[in-house]
Amino acid sequence: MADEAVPARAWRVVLEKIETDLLEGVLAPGDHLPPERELAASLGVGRSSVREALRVLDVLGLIRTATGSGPSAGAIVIATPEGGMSALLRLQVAARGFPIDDVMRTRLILETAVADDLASRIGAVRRAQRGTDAAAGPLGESRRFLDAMDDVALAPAEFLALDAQFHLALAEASGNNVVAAMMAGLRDAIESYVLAGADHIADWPDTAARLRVQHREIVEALELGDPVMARRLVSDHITGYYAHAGLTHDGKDR
Amino acid sequence: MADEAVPARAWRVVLEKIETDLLEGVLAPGDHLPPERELAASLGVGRSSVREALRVLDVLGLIRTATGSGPSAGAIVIATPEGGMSALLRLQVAARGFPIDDVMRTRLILETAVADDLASRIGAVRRAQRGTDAAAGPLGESRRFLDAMDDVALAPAEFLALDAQFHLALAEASGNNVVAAMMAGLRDAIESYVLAGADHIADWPDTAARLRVQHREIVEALELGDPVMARRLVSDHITGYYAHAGLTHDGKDR
DNA sequence: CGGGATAAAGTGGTCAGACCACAGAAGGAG
DNA sequence: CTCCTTCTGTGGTCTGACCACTTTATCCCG
Repeated sequence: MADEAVPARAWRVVLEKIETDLLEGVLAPGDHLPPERELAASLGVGRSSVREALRVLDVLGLIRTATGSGPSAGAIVIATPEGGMSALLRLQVAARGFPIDDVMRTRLILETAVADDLASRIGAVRRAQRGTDAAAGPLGESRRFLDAMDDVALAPAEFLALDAQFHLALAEASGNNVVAAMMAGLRDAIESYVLAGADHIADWPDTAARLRVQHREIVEALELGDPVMARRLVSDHITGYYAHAGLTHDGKDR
Repeated sequence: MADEAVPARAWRVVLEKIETDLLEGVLAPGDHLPPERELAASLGVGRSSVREALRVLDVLGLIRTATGSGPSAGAIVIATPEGGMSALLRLQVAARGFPIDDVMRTRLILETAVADDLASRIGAVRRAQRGTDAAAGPLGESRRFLDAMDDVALAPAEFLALDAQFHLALAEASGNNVVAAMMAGLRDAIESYVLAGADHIADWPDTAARLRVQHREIVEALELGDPVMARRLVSDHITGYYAHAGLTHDGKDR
């Protein structure tokens, strides 16, 4: 491939340098990047070009920048993909590159896969060693969100925020960082739509009560190690809510 | 939320302005952004801050910039998420935020979901109206890649490139832009690992032959509208190859 | 000698201005 | 009318400057 037709944009040089350092282990999470001025001098580019590259890494969740002096200042390598995934999905939805329907369908795919995965893993553990404590298991954190959601005084927005955290906790419990980040991003991307959809629900207390029951059922199926049941419950839970909130475009076939 | 504790970074102002314009329909794919200098003046920020924001949008695949004059120059709103998704996943893998194993597991999730989806849809169509032409169906493009892969003279890298295009074509045929972009990004993120894994395969011709057969079987199951079979074949296809190429970390449980 | 106020240093954040490269548009020469 | 030259608008880059912020070093006073 003759990529070298383009005169190698300066900011891309910086980006590739940092990516190379990461791949080679020169840079690792927690490390400091050289100061911008030093980086610019060592690469033979202007500081503004360095800043453009760092800004990209910042938004993508690869580095965190802080002003001042000392160990906590400067650009530090982190690796928190949620922010970047969220920004990417949100902006692509805004720019109509991602139809809102596709976002919801993708969430359904990931969510059912997570349920399947969790149930299978828990089922395997249970078959090997019985009598494990459910609350101390991998779903402990998820249960805490469910307990918080039992408060009937919660406003829809608060309830839905906890709901998102519950589902995200399941993804994290499955141990797949990529899926967890994607689900967090998908949720952020359609947050405004979900909140708007909640306004269309007339019988909110009833709806919330139904969601609470469904959540408990899902966790129960997971604890029982029943992948088929867990997958079906999650699927019904999500599609049911979307339909109820009027978020599903019915006649909008492609 | 009291977000206003931070003095509102200038580049973020630009980013939010453009996101708002996108959401409100002021900007749509194909539109030109105002020139950088004009944007800077209208928002009361420096041009370098505008450029940082535009650089982010560029990498995220939201805009395309071109020098020169005329209708094709300037910053134009596009919405091609593949590039941004690829960059995000690739860099997060490099920064160890995404374990390579999670990337592969996620690919498996999406790929099986795509197969399930496609088979279900095709099955529904076949039951409604029989006698459709297979080659003209939604899998026509995928078949073309399979035909190209029948060339036994292909080098592993070429074969794998076509393989990636085949799988991507399936995702696109399923009509889910989000999943298609994610699969493209996942593939790009682990491209170097996949290529390295191909070197570990001693009996490449045999492996390639097996992959060809599996691909045909998958397409056949899709055309028959058999979701269960399609899902199983895809799953076996992917996990089998990863295991054969030595890409699976076996003892690396979390 | 100790402690608190003060100065210094290091770093990212931002702006302004300048210049270049490039691609199309405008205008003139034939 | 055509072709060539020039102009104009745009992104790409660099330089230098200044500000804001945080840590660290210094110094003065009790």
